[in-house]
Amino acid sequence: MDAFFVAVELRRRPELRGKPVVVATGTDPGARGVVMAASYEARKFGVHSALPLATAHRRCPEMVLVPRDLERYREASGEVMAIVREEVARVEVVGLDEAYLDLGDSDFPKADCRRVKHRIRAETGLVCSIGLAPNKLLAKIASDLDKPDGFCVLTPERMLDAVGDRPAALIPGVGPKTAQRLGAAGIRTVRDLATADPDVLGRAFGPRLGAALRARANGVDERTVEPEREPKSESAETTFAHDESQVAVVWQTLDRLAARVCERLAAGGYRGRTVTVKVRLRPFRTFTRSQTLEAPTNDAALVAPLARELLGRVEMDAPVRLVGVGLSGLERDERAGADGRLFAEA
DNA sequence: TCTGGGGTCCTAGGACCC
DNA sequence: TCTGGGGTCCTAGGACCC
Repeated sequence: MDAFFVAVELRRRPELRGKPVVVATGTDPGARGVVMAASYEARKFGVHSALPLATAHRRCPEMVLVPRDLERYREASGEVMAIVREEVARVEVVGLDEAYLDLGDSDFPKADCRRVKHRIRAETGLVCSIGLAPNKLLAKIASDLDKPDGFCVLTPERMLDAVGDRPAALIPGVGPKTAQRLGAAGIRTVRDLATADPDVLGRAFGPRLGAALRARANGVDERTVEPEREPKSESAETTFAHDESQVAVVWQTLDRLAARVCERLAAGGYRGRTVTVKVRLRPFRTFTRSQTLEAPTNDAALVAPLARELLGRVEMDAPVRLVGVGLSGLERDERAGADGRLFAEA
């Protein structure tokens, strides 16, 4: 989906169309936070998602700040995905605004894509970009080549013609750190990486990652579309408006987060065996402490005290910027219904 | 510039077991 | 008395993605 959160906001506030609209945590441009979505008008000012709010404000003082409304975005995502699933049998949803569609059995994949695109726009008023390719990697790259409202077909043979001169960071999985390490080895473009000496890559990144990076730059990807993935972890975290020095406040927050995570797990019918506490101290030092239980749980009365204990294992030598609680090692809760409530006894 | 919140996957060392 | 090789689990951290 194109500028999804912003697009959902514009749908009910059309008077904001054409303006540099930014969705963020709150409405205060001086507060802590990052841009969650930016309209294409805002992007002209160099404002994009994940940008610190203060920086966004400096680059575009006239931006219209809209507080996020996750429930609304979840709902809109549901509308879109319902249409997609009506048109395509095998769909892997990746976040609220993205999905892989398996058209391997289709006789007319291009027509299928156009129909999905048209129906989404006609029935939700939202716009998407589609990449059509023989694998997920190329489809993902293609979907980004022609935004917004794009439709791009890509094959491995055409890959270097299309993106060979672009930075290697264009490839999904090559983030800032990897791009920098590649640059240190003289590898800057997708073509550089695609044609790099495997030995050089092997020495810089190890044989496994080195080979994987080179394969990606050549458009090679064996992953399949997985419609029904089981969740692996569930977590909740929060950043304080101001660094917190009061242990009591941190503990109280931890309790609330533990309760939230357990509630969500129960609602989905899951329990988790490993409890992890995350804490970020000033200025930006992040630690985690975890412990694995004998039996899986989604009981906040159990998780919260353990979370406090785990927090105590971190040397708290500075005010707290963020705390979080997570459960992993998830198992289906056989005792519970889909709504998470225990079945009533007969 | 001063960095959200929710995830996935990978690595690496140590414990432990056979 | 000194010590193999393989496997799994646990913990901590890091890179990356939406």
